[in-house]
Amino acid sequence: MVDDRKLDVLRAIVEDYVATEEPVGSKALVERHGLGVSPATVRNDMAALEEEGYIHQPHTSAGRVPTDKGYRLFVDKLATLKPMSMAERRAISTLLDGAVDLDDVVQKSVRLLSQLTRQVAIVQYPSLSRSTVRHVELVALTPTRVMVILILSTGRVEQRLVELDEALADVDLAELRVAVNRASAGVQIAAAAAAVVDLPDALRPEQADPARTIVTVIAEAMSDHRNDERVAVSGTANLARYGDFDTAVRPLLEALEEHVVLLKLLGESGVDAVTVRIGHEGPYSELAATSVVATGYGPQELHLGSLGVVGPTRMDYPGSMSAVRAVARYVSRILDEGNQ
Amino acid sequence: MVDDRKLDVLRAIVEDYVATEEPVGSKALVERHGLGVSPATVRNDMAALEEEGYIHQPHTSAGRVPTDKGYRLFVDKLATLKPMSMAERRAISTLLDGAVDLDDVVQKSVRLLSQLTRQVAIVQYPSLSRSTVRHVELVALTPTRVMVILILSTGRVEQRLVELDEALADVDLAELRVAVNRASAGVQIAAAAAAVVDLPDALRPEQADPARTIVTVIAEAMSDHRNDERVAVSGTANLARYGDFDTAVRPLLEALEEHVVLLKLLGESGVDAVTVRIGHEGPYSELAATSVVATGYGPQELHLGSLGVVGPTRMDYPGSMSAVRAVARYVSRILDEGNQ
DNA sequence: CCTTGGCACTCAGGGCAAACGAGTGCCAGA
DNA sequence: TCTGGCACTCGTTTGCCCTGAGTGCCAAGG
Repeated sequence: MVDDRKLDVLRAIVEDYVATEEPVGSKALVERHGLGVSPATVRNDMAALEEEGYIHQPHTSAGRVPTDKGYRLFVDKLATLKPMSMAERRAISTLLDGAVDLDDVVQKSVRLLSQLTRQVAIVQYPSLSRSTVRHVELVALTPTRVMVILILSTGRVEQRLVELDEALADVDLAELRVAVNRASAGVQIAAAAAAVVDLPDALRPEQADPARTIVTVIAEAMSDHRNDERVAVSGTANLARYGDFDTAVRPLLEALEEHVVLLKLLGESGVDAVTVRIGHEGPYSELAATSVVATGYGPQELHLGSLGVVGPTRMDYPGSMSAVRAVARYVSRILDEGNQ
Repeated sequence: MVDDRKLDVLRAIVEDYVATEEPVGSKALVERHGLGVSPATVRNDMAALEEEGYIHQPHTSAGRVPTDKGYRLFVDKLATLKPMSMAERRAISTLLDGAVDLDDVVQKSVRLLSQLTRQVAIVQYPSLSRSTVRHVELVALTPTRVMVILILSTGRVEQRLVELDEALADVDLAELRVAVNRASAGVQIAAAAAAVVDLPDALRPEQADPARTIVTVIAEAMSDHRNDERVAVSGTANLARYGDFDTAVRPLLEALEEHVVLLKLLGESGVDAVTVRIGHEGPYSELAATSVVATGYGPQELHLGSLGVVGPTRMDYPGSMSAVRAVARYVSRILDEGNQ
């Protein structure tokens, strides 16, 4: 049913179509790939492949185009990841090693990924909720104004300004700082939020009230999941290469504005497992003409976020998959180092 | 030479062309606007306007289209800012008042601006270099690892990790913290960088070396102008409404990827003075088909950054100008409040 | 039973000419 | 100075034919 040569034919069709963007015919196929059989034979196979829904004919006198189902088979059975070239590897490592902070890592990664794949790249910021607390700093700007600074394991820094009803002495603030850090350092953020709220109970009453105000803000900042929705996007200009503006480019441009949509697109695939979603397989019917290649990243199999590329269903899957995997690995490594 | 009725004709041409996206003829003009004269008269005026370079005829049997020079005259002499509607004003204030931090303000503004104008909106992050230092915090994560946290007047927080060759005692770190803050609090960032570097000279030799490492990093962070290049972009999907893909959309999409280009586009117009750059007037020949409407923002006439919209030369200038001005004012007000 | 060469058939796209019509410029008269 | 009339221009649309790529089917050969 899916005999070897037919698979070869399908692979050839996909590769040619991706390269030329035009329906591919039997004759061109045997010429460009050394299939060792005649066009007529290929035609028979094509007829069978079409029967089974893997390819499709735009009109009678045209060549064949892979269907979503065809791409799926291609990706599952036929695609061998192309290894990154030495130059590409070097580019990745030198670029990302030069990143100075978390923002920098994300922005450089997304840029890099879009350049490697010549597609639209998306990188989710490391999710707050999975990270642990590295340090909490309390700074008295004035006696009744305290700045709370939260330093997380991913390198992310959150700050909040707290207005107190009554002044809190410096020594008391220092005491609170020590207590908060003892309770939360190294603890996962949600747990830390819970651990911190009860600390003021152990203090003298006149300290307790302002302290309560402060820890409430700390806990809020720790449970603020706003950051989970942040994503960086790059390579929009690559959309210009699309042929079909209305069905492909416009809906995608609109989707790129909606970060929530993007996150849903990226999905939650595991670290080191590259997921491919082809056309209609995705959750949005308007994006039936686009595919997503994504993966999770994070140190030691801990899923901190996702990254990937989106493009037309007619895209270079093997190349995209390996680029996505390579970038994800580097990002994971860097997050790990900053954390050691 | 530029008699009143001809100006009216020009205004009518611009308005119709903006609305319909098609060359406008004499007959349609007198119908849609109550000009009170016959098409033949309008034709005479059109001939004169064309002679003077304000409008242009794509081909003999077509209507007229404004030239860049025509738009310029329209903006300079004819455009009356349309006031924002009550609903729009309310939308702006409720949205922006709900912003929790600097990032939030910028992101909400850019989004808002693109929705109001249905164009691509650009907001520059408040430039670091013009802000003052609110507080510097030094946190010893381990005896040889210090986290430097810089809190600026705009609400921006910068952090740096410093690795020391030799340990620095907590008391010495505290002393350094006090000295650094005394030297830099309230001072403009560039001056603060200079003021801080010499502080270690006054310390005991065994403190001085690690302290020097630390202040070097502080000074670096203060003189790091990376942030001056940061911009937020929104509304790319509005490009989909453009007719002409190759001349208008593609170059603009490419420009949007290059933040440096965007900043140059926005320019440095004064706070409360809306600048309009039309087509070829801008610095990039590839963007000859796009116009920029921009202005500066910042509290009390202090230019902290720029924001604006970019779109086709055929755009709604009056609407864009008033939206840009309104958003800039709100942003200025909010930055002022956070700083009081 | 699979492969191959031959052959008739289909149909999108390109080239070409004619018809159309929106819009103009100009001119003579009010 | 404005207006109505009129001849003219030229891009666009329409219809047509033709070409050629590509197919499906069939009969013959391994």
